[in-house]
Amino acid sequence: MGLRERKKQRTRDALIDAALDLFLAKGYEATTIDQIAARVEVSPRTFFRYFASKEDVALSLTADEQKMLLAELTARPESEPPFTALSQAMRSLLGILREADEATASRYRRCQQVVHSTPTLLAGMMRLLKENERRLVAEVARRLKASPCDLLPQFIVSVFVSVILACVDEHAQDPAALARRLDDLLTLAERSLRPGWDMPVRSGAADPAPATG
Amino acid sequence: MGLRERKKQRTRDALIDAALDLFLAKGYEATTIDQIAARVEVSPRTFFRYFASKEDVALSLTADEQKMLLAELTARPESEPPFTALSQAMRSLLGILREADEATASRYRRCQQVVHSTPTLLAGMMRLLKENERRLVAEVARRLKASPCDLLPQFIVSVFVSVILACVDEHAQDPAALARRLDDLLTLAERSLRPGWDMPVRSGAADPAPATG
DNA sequence: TTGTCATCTGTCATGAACTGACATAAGTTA
DNA sequence: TAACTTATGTCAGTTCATGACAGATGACAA
Repeated sequence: MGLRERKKQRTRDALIDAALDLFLAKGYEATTIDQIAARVEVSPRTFFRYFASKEDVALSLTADEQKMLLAELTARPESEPPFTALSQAMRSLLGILREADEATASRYRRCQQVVHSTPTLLAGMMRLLKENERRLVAEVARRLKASPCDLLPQFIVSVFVSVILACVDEHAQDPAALARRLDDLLTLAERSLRPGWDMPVRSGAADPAPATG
Repeated sequence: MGLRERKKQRTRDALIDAALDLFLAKGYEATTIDQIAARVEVSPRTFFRYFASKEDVALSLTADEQKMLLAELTARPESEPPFTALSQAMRSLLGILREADEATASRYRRCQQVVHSTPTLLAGMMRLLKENERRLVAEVARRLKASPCDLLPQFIVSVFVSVILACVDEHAQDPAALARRLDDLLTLAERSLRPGWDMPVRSGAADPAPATG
């Protein structure tokens, strides 16, 4: 990797760090692009060559996390039921983040903190989640040998995403509390759902579910 | 109601209509506040006295819908299980929208169309949904005589929201298709969940759920 | 009807978030 | 070193959003 590439990566990281520091210190809205750029000693115009917007720099790590979640899902064994695979992928992701070096971990932690305390960024995060949802649905549909338009893959991923969103909720600043809350919610979900709910119904067999009773 | 109030209401409606028309014709991003204001023949400054932002005017009807959903939920009988109450509240809301006069119905339809075709607005809509979620959780917790911090009320509303979000997904431009998709998803949800999942576990009794087996 | 008051509206000025165009600086490669 | 590619800085311009102030307009009492 050449000097040019390394410099770019360093500038990018420096911009993220400067942005997160300022967002934490004075709030997201009160921080200007000029201030972020000044701290890294680049022109404001250069900032926009690295990030499309102020929101983009705040959510770049969140976007990374989403990519990693998708990667973890595709790495799960095919035999696993879809919802189990999603749950385990999420647990793997949390594990990876826990094992990262301190500089990286701190970056993720500050990002989490900033996003949770800024409505605009919360909305942006949900947009990212929704965008990734489409890819998760496609992967789940592939595993179920179903179409991505079917209701079942969509429903499975929706339930999963809703659990993730419930984790996000105000609590869980530190990773440990977040992991605990995630486990509690996933346990509750497994207790609440019928066994085999995330596998397709065999159309030939009689439906064992007694409907609403 | 005085002349002043009526004029204000008319200006507000005119701004919404003009905005939706322009958003549909040229896209949300390509439309400027100046153009919206010009069409209603008010100054751009006046626009901001009615709406806090460009996003605000696009999502004002969505915000109204959320308020109505909460109202419908509180109107449901106390005896209903929470998830049933939420489902019925949503069905009532769709019914109300179907019965509205043509001008109003068209407004909601165009709003839906614009929001679905604009990522920024989709994110904003999800922010509104999330804000309302807190109120829904509070109401469900009240019905369950539980704390709003308990996992169960949060989980019930999360599942409900996930169904709503799955409805939103790309399809369902016209209200009929939307209602059908909602019914399909609610049916799927009821089939997937154990009977009584949305009622608190009696702590004294033995747990009838055989866990993951 | 008239005068007073509250409120709505337009005009102006300002700042921050972007974006395109172009010249300059820096790195890469022959 | 020379030529080429790419990153950066400067500058000008657009749009969104907000504060300040003055003028217009509906509300209301006498």
